[in-house]
Amino acid sequence: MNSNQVNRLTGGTMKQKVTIRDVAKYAGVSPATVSYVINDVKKVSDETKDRVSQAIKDLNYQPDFTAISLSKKKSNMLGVMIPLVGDSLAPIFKENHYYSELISGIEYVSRKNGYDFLISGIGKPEDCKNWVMKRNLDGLIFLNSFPEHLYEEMKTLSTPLVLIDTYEGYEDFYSHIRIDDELGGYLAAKHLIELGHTSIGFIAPRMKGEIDQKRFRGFQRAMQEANLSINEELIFESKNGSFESGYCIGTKIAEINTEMTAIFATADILAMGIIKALNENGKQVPNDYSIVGFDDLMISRYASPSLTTIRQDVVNKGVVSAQMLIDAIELKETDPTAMTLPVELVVRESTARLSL
Amino acid sequence: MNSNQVNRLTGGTMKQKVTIRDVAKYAGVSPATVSYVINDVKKVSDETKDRVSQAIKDLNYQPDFTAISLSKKKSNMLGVMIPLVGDSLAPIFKENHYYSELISGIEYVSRKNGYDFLISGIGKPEDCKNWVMKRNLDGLIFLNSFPEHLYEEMKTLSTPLVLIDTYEGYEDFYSHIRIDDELGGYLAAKHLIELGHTSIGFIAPRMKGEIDQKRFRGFQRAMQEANLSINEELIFESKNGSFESGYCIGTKIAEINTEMTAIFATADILAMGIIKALNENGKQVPNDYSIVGFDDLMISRYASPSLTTIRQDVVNKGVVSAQMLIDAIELKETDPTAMTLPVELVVRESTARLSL
DNA sequence: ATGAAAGCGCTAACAG
DNA sequence: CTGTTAGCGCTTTCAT
Repeated sequence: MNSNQVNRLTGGTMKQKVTIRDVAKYAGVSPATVSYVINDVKKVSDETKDRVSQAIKDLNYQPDFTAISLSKKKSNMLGVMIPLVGDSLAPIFKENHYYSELISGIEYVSRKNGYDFLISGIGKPEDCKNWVMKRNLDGLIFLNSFPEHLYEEMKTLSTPLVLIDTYEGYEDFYSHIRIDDELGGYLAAKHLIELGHTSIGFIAPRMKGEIDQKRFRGFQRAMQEANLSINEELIFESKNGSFESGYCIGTKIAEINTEMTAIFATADILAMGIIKALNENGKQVPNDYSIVGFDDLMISRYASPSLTTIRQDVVNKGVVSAQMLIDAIELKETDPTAMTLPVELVVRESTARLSL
Repeated sequence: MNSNQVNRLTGGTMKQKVTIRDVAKYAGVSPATVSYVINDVKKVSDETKDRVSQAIKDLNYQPDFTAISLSKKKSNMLGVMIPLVGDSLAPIFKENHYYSELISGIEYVSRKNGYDFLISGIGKPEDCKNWVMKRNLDGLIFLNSFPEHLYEEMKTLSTPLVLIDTYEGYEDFYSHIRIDDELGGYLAAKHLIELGHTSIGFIAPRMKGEIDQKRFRGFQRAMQEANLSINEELIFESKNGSFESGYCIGTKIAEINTEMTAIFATADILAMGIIKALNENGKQVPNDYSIVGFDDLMISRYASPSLTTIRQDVVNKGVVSAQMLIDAIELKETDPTAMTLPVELVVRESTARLSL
């Protein structure tokens, strides 16, 4: 027997890889014909097609993606780029669920469409480009914002790109997916206002960044609609979007003792940190302060008090991005498309009517 | 010019891929020689080696992994298998940080060693095998437990495997990584006992599973050492490891009103659910009940009260697993190795000395 | 409708 | 030491 040989390591039989040639031989046709059948090239008679299909089944033939990739210049692989913090993905992955949920959405769509995807933290922009070339990646998803240089660099590649959460002005070149940040800010403020609050704080990690800017604009709009003025002193910029920096802000808030009764923090973890600090300083949520977060992480549901927040569907974001990318690859949709995903207010325990 | 051509889509120039032949021509040698230099085959004179290296730099030559893969039968890609829930990874990814932290560890080691990795949720075991063959994967990491059939199926492949968190009896065939579950159970119970508790509950989602069994055994050991007897009525099996099922158990506990003053739950989210239910029933943690969890998720740090728990270093688990796999691939270490990672007690706010 | 043959980019005997 | 050459498994003209 030629197609089987003893494998000394396992002691069992190790099947030699079934190639297109084996199938061809088995079906009594040429490799080309088998290839035609597999790729639905419609110049094969039904009769031979059936015979080949049967052979494929009988032999459990699995086309080798590597060979296909080499020959077609298409790997059926997507790349997912995530910014490194230091030299690792760990800090950013540990901080919240965001990435794993996104990935699960990407995984789902990829699998359904016969694609695989690679994940890589990227340091230098050239690395990214080289990576795409080395692996023959068919498309790329960028999570988060990267140094501008990278976007420039990628222009020389003809690989489709989908950007997630980027407000860097490359809308005209690449497809992108965002959420309705302005609406989120608006809904948060409106909810607080409806509960009777008039003195509302706004906490964000990057007031200059476009994302927080949009959320702030929504916040403003709601305040204006209610004829409420915004007190500049109630706007805080946290060091970053972490629990710790929320904790800092919370401590500060507990100390300054303004008439503020409500807070909108543009990230759930931030809100959690604030609550923690408030609690430790003898302030109650929602009795002393009503707090709204942003994102709706799982943790927000589990916390005590559970967090009122602006929810975005992160898994869906992954789904949409992957689908958009695959469409671009397969339909050769060269026009970048934009998509804004909805947000919604989720009311839980961290907000309450202002008690007079 | 042959090596440059106008790209109509971008309007820019699109560099033709630089191949080994281009480098060879540029350096005035044969492709084979270039290959030798790249692969450190030590039969090239230093002089030509330098010339080739220079050519590689000048041309920014990036070896095509696809071609290498086809020719060497080695893809430099690892596969990470995660069980599907329903038809998606989402439920399992949303539930906790575990997977993303693990992945960040895997990513780190992979990148450092020039590997990429693919993630896939797997349904049928054959799919897994086919996937490995189609993509020429060099090695596989299995997260969590899969149907037994799969482990059998994989034996016919000669691909190295690393199992994480599996207690299914395939230790002799595959490398695996675990944590010291018994010690974890012991430390949890001991801590509670030292705080003066004698009536301690044990909550686990899968009392029959080996993991919870080990944790229970550690729990028993600590109790015995303290000459405490275990009350069968204080052992609860939760429906699963979710917040919700913890909530159910917590509600039950609040109702039955035993003399129990402390609880060890074998998962943090479970513990969080219990606490939530207890709170809603007017019970205080840690005043009425001291609670210890297991895992030390980020959420446990942020919760109020923050959770005393048994910590395992999940990122490190990913690091170790990937390193183990790559070692197996490169050193052709055929012997399966086992590794047990340490756990440690992290004392926070959910436990307190028993107040008489 | 089918097949022969020339690659895709790299590796690895084998020759020299 | 260096080069020639024959693949790896599949696709894809171009004949037939």
